[in-house]
Amino acid sequence: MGRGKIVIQRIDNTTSRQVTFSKRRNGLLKKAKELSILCEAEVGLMIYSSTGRLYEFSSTNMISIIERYNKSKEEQHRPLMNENSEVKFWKREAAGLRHQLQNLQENHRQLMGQELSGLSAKELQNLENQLEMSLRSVRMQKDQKLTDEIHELNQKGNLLHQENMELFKKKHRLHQENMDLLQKINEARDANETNRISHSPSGFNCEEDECIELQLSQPQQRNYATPENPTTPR
Amino acid sequence: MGRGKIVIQRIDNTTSRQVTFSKRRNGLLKKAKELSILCEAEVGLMIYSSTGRLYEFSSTNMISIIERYNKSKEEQHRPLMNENSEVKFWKREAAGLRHQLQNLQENHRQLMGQELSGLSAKELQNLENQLEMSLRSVRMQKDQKLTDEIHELNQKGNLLHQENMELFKKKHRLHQENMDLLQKINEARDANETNRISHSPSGFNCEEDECIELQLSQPQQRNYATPENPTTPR
DNA sequence: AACTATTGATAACT
DNA sequence: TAGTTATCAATAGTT
Repeated sequence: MGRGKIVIQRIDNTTSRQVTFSKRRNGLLKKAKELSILCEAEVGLMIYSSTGRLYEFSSTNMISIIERYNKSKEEQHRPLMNENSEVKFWKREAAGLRHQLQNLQENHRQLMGQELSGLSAKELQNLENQLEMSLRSVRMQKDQKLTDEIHELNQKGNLLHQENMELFKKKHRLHQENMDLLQKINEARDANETNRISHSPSGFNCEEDECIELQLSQPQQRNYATPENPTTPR
Repeated sequence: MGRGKIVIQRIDNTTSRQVTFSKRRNGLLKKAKELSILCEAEVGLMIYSSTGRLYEFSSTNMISIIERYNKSKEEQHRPLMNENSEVKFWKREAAGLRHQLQNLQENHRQLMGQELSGLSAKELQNLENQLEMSLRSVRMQKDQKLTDEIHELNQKGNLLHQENMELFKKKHRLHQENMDLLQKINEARDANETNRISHSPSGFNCEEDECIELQLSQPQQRNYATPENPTTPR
């Protein structure tokens, strides 16, 4: 029920998973409430987000619903050895989890290229295809990441360049002012004492400094524009 | 969402309340499941009908969800049953296994090329290297497997060929014997009745059969040796 | 139990 | 993050 159909499986994209969680959680809480009101049902709903936050609804009070639940289960378990039934339950739980874990570990090792000797040629082919797909995804993601980083660096570079340009202009202006000042001083001196020819006696010389600045920030326009993304977006 | 709008309040008519309960209960359970799958949420839902029947959904298992709930509420809710140390042990065991499982699942998804957005460029590079290594292993293993299979088939082929050769020789020998026999019979006949000329009256002719056998197994040496592996190992 | 007209939920987009 | 809208899914009333 949306712009498009979706398959019910984990949403990979983190952002859209969180958005969907927020929306559907509210929908579920609303419907739980409606059911309890419309049909006089006792409803308890607990939702833990993947980040561990709890959202809950209970038509009466959660604890009493949980107690009712425990009582129902207790009655169900009564035929079994009551004392050991919980131990049994958790043993089964642990065994199931261990089984899942082992399956996943085997799968994982195969994805790591280990323990392949038990596989048929066809299974190996499937594994190869999967790894190629993974590799494509990872490379695209990496390229995207690097492109983003380059883009960011370029932006910083542009900013620094502009700042340098500004500083260069200011220095240039100051230099000009100094030169003008020197010239005026010299003219004044020349006018007062025609016999003295010495030029710029008590160093107002800032040429050297200017040269360094020129090297640091060359005034011609440099192109810091971000290059087009070489990989098509996924 | 129906033929008409309804207000959310207790449905007075018993029948339609029960019908609505049945429909909406299923809808709610379905949506709870979808939320847990889509968003990796831990969801526990308990519904008691007005007649006291329990309907429930839990993404993992209700008891552990209830325990998580109790813990997060930090209320000392009455323990489910006698909380002895063995139960505690198995609970911890299950919790630890579930934790391991989740870690491995995350890792696994990355190896499958999913859920990559959280990784840095360096981590992506490591992942890429790992996948490349895996791919090399898998391809080598696959090539080995295919080579082995080809080798095995060749051996079988050679065996069959040899068997055919033997059969051919035997048939050939038998054919010769038949021909010799025929000749002797004819000679004997000729000696007894010189006026009769008819040749091989009651068909000892096995030429046709021999021809087929010749086509099936040509006697010249065929090369069934294993060809060199055409793809260089990666 | 089915059916279907409608409403409600929500996926994709802004 | 919040709001909008086109679409799909749930379901109210009916058969």
